[in-house]
Amino acid sequence: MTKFYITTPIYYTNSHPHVGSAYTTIAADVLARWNKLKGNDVFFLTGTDEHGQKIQEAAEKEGIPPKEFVDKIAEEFKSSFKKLNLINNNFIRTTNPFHEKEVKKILQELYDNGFIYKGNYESYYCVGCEQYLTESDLIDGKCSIHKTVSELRKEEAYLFKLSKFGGQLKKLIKSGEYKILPIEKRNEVLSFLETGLKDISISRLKEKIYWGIELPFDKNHTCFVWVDAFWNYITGLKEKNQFEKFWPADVQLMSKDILRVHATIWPALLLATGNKLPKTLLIHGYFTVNGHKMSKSLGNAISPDYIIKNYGADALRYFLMRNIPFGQDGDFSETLLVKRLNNELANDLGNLVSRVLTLIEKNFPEGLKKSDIDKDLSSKLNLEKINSSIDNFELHNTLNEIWKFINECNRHINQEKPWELEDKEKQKHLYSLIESIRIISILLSPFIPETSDKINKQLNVKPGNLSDIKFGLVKEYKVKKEGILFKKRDQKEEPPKSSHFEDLDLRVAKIREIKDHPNADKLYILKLDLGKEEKQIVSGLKLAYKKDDLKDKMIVMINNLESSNIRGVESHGMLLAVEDDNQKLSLLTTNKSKPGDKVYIDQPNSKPLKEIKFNDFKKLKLITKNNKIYYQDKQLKTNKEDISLDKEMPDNLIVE
RNA sequence: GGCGCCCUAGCUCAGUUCGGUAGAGUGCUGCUCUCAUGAGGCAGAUGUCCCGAGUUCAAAUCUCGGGGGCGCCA
Repeated sequence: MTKFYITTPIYYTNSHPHVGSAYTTIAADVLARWNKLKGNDVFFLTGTDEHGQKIQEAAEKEGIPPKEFVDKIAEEFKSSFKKLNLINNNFIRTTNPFHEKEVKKILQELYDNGFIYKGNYESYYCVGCEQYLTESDLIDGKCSIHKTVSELRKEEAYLFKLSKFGGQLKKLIKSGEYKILPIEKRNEVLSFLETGLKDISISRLKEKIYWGIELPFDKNHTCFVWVDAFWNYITGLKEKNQFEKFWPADVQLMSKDILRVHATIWPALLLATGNKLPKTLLIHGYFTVNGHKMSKSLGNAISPDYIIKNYGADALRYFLMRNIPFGQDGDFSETLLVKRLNNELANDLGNLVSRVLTLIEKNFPEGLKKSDIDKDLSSKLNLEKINSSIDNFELHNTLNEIWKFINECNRHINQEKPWELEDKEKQKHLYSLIESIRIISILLSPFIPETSDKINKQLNVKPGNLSDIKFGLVKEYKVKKEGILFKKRDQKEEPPKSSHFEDLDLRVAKIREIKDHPNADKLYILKLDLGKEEKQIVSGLKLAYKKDDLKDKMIVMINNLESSNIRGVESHGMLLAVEDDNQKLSLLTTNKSKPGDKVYIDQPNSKPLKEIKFNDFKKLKLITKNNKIYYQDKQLKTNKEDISLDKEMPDNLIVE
């Protein structure tokens, strides 16, 4: 019997479960269940990561001990996962005493073998925050909260000799012994390895971070994430006495933000301790909600419990697996979920089961005996494609292929019209159809297990596995229709889209050419140079600027504004300016930037809308302050400089 | 700046491994069945397969160049 060990990352318990963690875990569950169907011996591990500064602080804020805090959140994850019908064999928590003991053992071993040595931890430190900053806290070397230049500080720490393992890892990845999928992620890791690995700190002073595992060889230090968190993949097995049987992991599933450390530090730790490496790292994309990145500040994090309560676990599982091509970034939207639920689960699948069961109950109340199989129908099931797509982790294509067969069944009924046929023919077609449904139920069981159970129950058959996918297996059907599989929902209106700064595509542009508007006194027609393209816009600058003042000026424009026709002339965008009470006008300008450069606040907007409406832009309210421009206290800039006004203007004017 | 991935219907995506009449779902329009959940089925329309060049009898697919998007690194 082949073994199959699959893991998800362990989720950090400083915040509640959301659809993103559910997505990873559901995908792992589908793969685990599929392997079970194949007859493989499966171990599926998930869990929570519960140590560290952020949790220590979050607990302090609530005025409760960290353990109490993480107990609460870990319970939330467990209960949420239970509602998703996950078949995980263990749920590992890093505050579990067994885990802590194992981590200490491995730390000691690494230390004894010279892989851990005493050195210094060096990083940027913000005096305002009174703490070290991570890369994501830094913007241009400044603390994102205090806007102060942070200083490089050192403190005593223990380091792991990560630098020793770069070459070996490169070889293992190149040879395919250590797979990273999809391919572009593998390339990323390889090119990163090319730049060389540095030793990393694996401890912090206990006086600063007490919420962690104490180093066995130095009580003044606690273990910093790496060894503690990664080792869960091993302690999760060992705790159940399954290490010998299941290690190494066959698939480790994760989102792309934690790929790098998983492809460097983690395997290096394994090599240093003489363990085998996992076979495959499988990377999936980020998750957005209605096109926006999920974040606490936007308040758009979706709780899986909410979706399950309203639509059921299977609808969520189906939607996530069907709607998001694996590996790519995906979007979650309740509207799309309802669409798929109504069209595909209810109409295609639910209705198929319903109509076939009714036909059988009406025509064969005593039971439907085995008959010949209609080859026209059975030949439409493309098992090869279903298998290959799931083996390549293309779960959305797997469902697509299964649905093709579901639709073939529906078509078959229309074509053959069993209700009009003679008994023998009737029996043949209905038997072929019910066998098809039985097989569909097996194929779908990894994806929508509750529904699969319901179907089996109505068909009065036991849950099958892949070897039961043969037409003509059941000798007699005594079916019992019990209600419907999926209830349809009203199409909800998409919640009104609030405007987000990320929707904007702001660019630096150079004014190339200025002409008078033929039909307006106050308007110019401007030709703008955007580096790689040229655009024409209409702008009301005529009373404030002379043509010579504008020529070659570097200004800021909205590149994705919906095009409009202003007094008979097309305008593809709008330049940004402010006006005071006396109708004095000032343009937003730049000096060092180049035409086409992005203008932004925190980070360049990675996914602006294709087109933003003027009214939506107006809601954003960019305001002036000290002759610079701010959006919600964040300064507007390019990668070279801050955006400024070309004339002295008062504060708090709105840009338009 | 270096490297990598991507670009196919209004939208979401298959198809590219190994060249052979451009596909599915959704949306839209029309027709139709009555076993079924206001379900199902059929038909229709929308394409510069990002652009250009090359190889070839033949290119969405292979090669080269360019454009755009994104990611990682610096």
